[in-house]
Amino acid sequence: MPELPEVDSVKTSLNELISGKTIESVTVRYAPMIEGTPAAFQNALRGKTIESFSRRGKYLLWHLGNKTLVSHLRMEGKYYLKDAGAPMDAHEHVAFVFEDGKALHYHDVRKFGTFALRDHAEVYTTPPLDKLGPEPLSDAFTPETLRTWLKGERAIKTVLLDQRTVAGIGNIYADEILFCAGIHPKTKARRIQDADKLARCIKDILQKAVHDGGASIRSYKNTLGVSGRFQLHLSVHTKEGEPCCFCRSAIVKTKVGGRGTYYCPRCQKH
DNA sequence: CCCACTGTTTTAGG
DNA sequence: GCCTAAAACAGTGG
Repeated sequence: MPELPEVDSVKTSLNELISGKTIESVTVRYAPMIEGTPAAFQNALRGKTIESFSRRGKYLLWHLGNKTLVSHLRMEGKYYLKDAGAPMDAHEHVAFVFEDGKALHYHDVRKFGTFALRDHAEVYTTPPLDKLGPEPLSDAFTPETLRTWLKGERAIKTVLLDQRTVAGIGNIYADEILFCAGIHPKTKARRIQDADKLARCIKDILQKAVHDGGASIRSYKNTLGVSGRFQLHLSVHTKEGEPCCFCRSAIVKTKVGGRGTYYCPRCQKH
């Protein structure tokens, strides 16, 4: 459940349920997910108290005083609140056990997720967060900052998926944003005229999705049993063959930058 | 069974 | 610099 609105929902749930807990121990069953050695990871986390969780782009940050744990859920990462001592399910690869008898299990069928521990002082100036573009829902993101990327021959969808342009847009929201803006996903970046409108659609779509708690498509429930509702408001993504809500044309599925891409052939022009 | 596809990111090669 | 394909991995659907 990786894009900005979904990670934001995870962050909110974890702040309500996990903040303030102290880590007693960490179990690592699949080491490649962890940057560095599991032993160093476990030793550094033991005894740390979780101040809060935050989000940067699609990354979830655990604030642990002088250390920050940077977690990326990639395609299918999820967190589940369990009791300490609960067995780890087949697809749970890391378990954080707390002193109060609870535990947080990281579940990831495809094992693509990553964990990296950083000194808090360096978390934003070292990989993976150092090259991220502005937060789309903050004042740091403006039509002017967007305009600096509206150059060259790249497809506009590719530009939106580039995390340096703006942080947090993934495949679902790129499609929805371009529908909102009336822009064909294959339009060359340098041909985009109305940066104001595109920037506004980025903010509008993401804001509404955050408000809805993200989208749950092809996955049952979000982390900690919280379900998103934004999938009910999708206009084009996963809607191949269905009539456009605006003009009734059949939604088309194509491929842009190797990613499945949905658009309305009538409402979205080059 | 085989192939394509899946909410990501990074890397290699042309 | 840009594009594609592939890689990490597992499950699903045609």
